[in-house]
Amino acid sequence: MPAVQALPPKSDKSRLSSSDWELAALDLLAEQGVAAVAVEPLARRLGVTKGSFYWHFPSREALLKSALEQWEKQDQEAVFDQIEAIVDPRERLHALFRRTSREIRSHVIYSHLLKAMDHVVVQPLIERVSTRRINYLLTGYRALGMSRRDAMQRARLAYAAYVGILQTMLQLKTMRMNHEEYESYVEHVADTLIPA
Amino acid sequence: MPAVQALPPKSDKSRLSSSDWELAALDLLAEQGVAAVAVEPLARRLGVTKGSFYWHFPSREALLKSALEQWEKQDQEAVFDQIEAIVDPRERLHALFRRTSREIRSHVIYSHLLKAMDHVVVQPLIERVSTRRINYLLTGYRALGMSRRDAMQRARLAYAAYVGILQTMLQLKTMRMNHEEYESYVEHVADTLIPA
DNA sequence: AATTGTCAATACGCTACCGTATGGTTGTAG
DNA sequence: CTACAACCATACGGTAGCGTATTGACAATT
Repeated sequence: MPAVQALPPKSDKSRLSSSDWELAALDLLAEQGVAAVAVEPLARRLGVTKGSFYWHFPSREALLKSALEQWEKQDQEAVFDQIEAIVDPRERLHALFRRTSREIRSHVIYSHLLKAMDHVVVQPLIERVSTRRINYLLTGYRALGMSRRDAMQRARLAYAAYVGILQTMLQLKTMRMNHEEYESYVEHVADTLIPA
Repeated sequence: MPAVQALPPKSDKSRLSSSDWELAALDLLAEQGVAAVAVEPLARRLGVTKGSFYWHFPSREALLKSALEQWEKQDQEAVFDQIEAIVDPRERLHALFRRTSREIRSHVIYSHLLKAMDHVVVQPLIERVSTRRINYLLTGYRALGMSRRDAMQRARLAYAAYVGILQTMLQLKTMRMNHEEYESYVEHVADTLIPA
């Protein structure tokens, strides 16, 4: 029985906005996954009752949807918009790998979302995000001169490796690495998955 | 010296054994994940009430544990015991990749387990299985003459790619492949992840 | 035929969550 | 100062699951 204790009372506003609920939802999501994003626990954590919640949102699903759209936007900006600038395709791929490997919180959330892919709200989101990312990899590999087929396979492989490392590293003792090891791993992946 | 008693896999029994519950649990698990393995739904599916269940098992967790041990044993036999025989390391790794890519049902279950890694019963199991598999990959790569460090990184990468493709291919439209494409993907992975 | 062991049904109490209905409080604009 | 909108509490009914207690059914054994 995990005693879910409230986080630091961030600000002392006496009233909440829907945005506050969304942020709290993302916090809980990052900590305990999609299933934990429930109305009453959230209300408890925020020090109010669900009477408040249902003023801001019609349902739990609506909250989830808003919160996830929030996340999607932030995530987009955090990684992809930043490396659009890099022109050399090899350098851009490498930057993508590196940069991705550092966006911890966003990927903790992504990892939880991957586990909840069967959920009606999560599924289309993950579908969007994945398609975008794979296509990004695909164009990257094509720009390196790979055939359409090879580029696609390689993009799939790279994306699978990314998803897999997320899922395992965050929870398996076997996969735990210290910072140095992790950096080294990322380099190994880059060397292996970016052709010469 | 006890007489050899053939254990009969009878089908249309009117009464259930604990093994029946375990099999049904694995079925449900394969279809809908760990959370769906619940006592009352299972009982419904088996055409009895939970009064029966609690005669065979003390709790839901106990059932899960037994069922998963069952799966672990079968899975072990299905893949690893079969390729122990192959001596050439490159050939063995390749066989591992191929063979693994065909054990559909077992990996559907594995995929669901990966999503429930936070569960007390699932976590140690996945820990065991993952360690075994990564070590298997590790020795494979070492046998190919890679350094300890490189072999470890490569093993991690291969395992992550495996986990990732499981998670995505089974649920993302973006990742859906037909049989031919899939075979081709597996070959691409083997070519990329098994050094020359 | 009676007894015992094995499996199953029923009924119950408990927890945790969703969503509704209704009325109360509080900040702020007029 | 008042009115109204924004926010929140309380109480309620409903679902779905876990686990317990008790009794029933039936087959095998004695």
